[in-house]
Amino acid sequence: MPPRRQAPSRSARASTDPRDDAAVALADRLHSAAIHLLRRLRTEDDASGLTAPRLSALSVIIFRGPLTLGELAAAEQVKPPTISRLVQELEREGLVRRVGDSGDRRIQRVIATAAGSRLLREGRRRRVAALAASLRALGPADRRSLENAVAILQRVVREPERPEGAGRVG
Amino acid sequence: MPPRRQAPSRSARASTDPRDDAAVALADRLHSAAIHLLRRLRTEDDASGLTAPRLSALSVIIFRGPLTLGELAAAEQVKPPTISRLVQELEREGLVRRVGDSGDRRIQRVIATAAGSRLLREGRRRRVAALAASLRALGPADRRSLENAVAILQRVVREPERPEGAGRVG
DNA sequence: CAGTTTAGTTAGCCAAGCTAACTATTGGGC
DNA sequence: GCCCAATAGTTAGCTTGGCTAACTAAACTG
Repeated sequence: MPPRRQAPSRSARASTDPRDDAAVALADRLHSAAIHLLRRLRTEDDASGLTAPRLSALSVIIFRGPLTLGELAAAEQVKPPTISRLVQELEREGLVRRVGDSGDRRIQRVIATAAGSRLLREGRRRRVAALAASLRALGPADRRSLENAVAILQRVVREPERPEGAGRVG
Repeated sequence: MPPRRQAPSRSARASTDPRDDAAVALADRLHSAAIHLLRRLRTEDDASGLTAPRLSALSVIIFRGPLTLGELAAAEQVKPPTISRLVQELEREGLVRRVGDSGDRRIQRVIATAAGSRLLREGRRRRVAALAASLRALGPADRRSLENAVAILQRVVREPERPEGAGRVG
C-alpha cells in the first residue's frame, strides 16, 4: 500500500449535479465489488504458489510478448522499483528470463520461460477455478452481462489520467 | 500477501467441458479487470488519508452497525489479527470506538464515531471521484450494463462455501 | 566532451496479509 | 465449586507489495 500522500487538492466538482451522485454511487459499488472479488480469489488462490501481482505480471509478459521493464511497469500500473523486484523474483523462480537489447544496453527485455508459460496456464486456471465454478452457475444472460461489463471496464480503466477532474463530459 | 499455502486439492471439474473454458476465461478477465481497477483507484486515491482496507472496514462498521471484531473479520474476509490491527489504527485516528459487551466481556463491539462517518462519506467520494468522472463519460447503456454486472458480482462473490456473510464495502 | 535525459537498481520505509502462540473469559462436566 | 475445553482478541514476527529517494549506467545533445 502506498503511504499517505498529500491531498491532491482536486478542485471540487459540484456535487449537486444529480448525475454525479449516480456516477459516484456506481464507482463506489464497482470499487467494493472489486475489493471483494479479489479477496474472494485470494482465499481460493494460490495452488500455483504465485501471488496475484506475480500472476498478473507473468500474464502480461506472456501475452504481450517481450517487454522492457518500463513497459511492464506501465502495463501493471506500478512504479519501476516495484516491477524490478517482481521480475527479479519471477526470474529467481525460473519463470522469466531477461534478454539485453543489443542496440540500447540500458534496456532489458523480459520473456517467459517454458516453465513460466506452463505455470501460468495451470496456476491461473486454478486461481480462478472457484470463481469460474460460480460463473458457470449463472444463466447465459448474466454471463453476457459480465462479459460486456468487463469490456467496458477495460476501456475505462485504461483511460489516460485526467488532471484535475476534467472529466470529459460526454 | 498471504504466504504460499498448500494446494487446496479442489476436486477437479472436467476441464474438457467447453463451458468450462468460457467460464474460466471470463473469470480470468474479471480477475484482471478487478486488479487493474483497484490499481487505478489506488493511484487516484487517498485524499482522505485512508487506505482501501481501512475505508472498506470503516464502511462495513458504519453500514452494518455495531459489529464484533470477529464479525468484522468475517465480513472483510480476513483473519482476526488483521482486523484487530485495522481497528486499532482506525481507533487511533478517532474514526471508530470500541464498546464492551456487558454480558460477555470477551467481546468488543466496534462503532463509528461522527468523525468516522464524515470521513467515510468524503473520503470515499473522493477516492472514486476519478473513476466516477470516467463513468460519467460513458453512455447510459454502458452504465446500466455496469450496474447490472455489479449486482451479479455481488451475488456471485458472496454466495459460495462460506456461511458467514461476506462483507460488502458500502 | 560535458551535461542532460532515460532505464533500471538499491536502500529503506510502510501497510496489510498471514500463522503461531499468547491472555482472558465463558461455559460445561464432574 | 473447580478444572478444562472452547471462544474472542491480542501480540510477535514473518512475507509481500507498494512507494520515494538516491544511485549507476548508458545514450543522447549541444
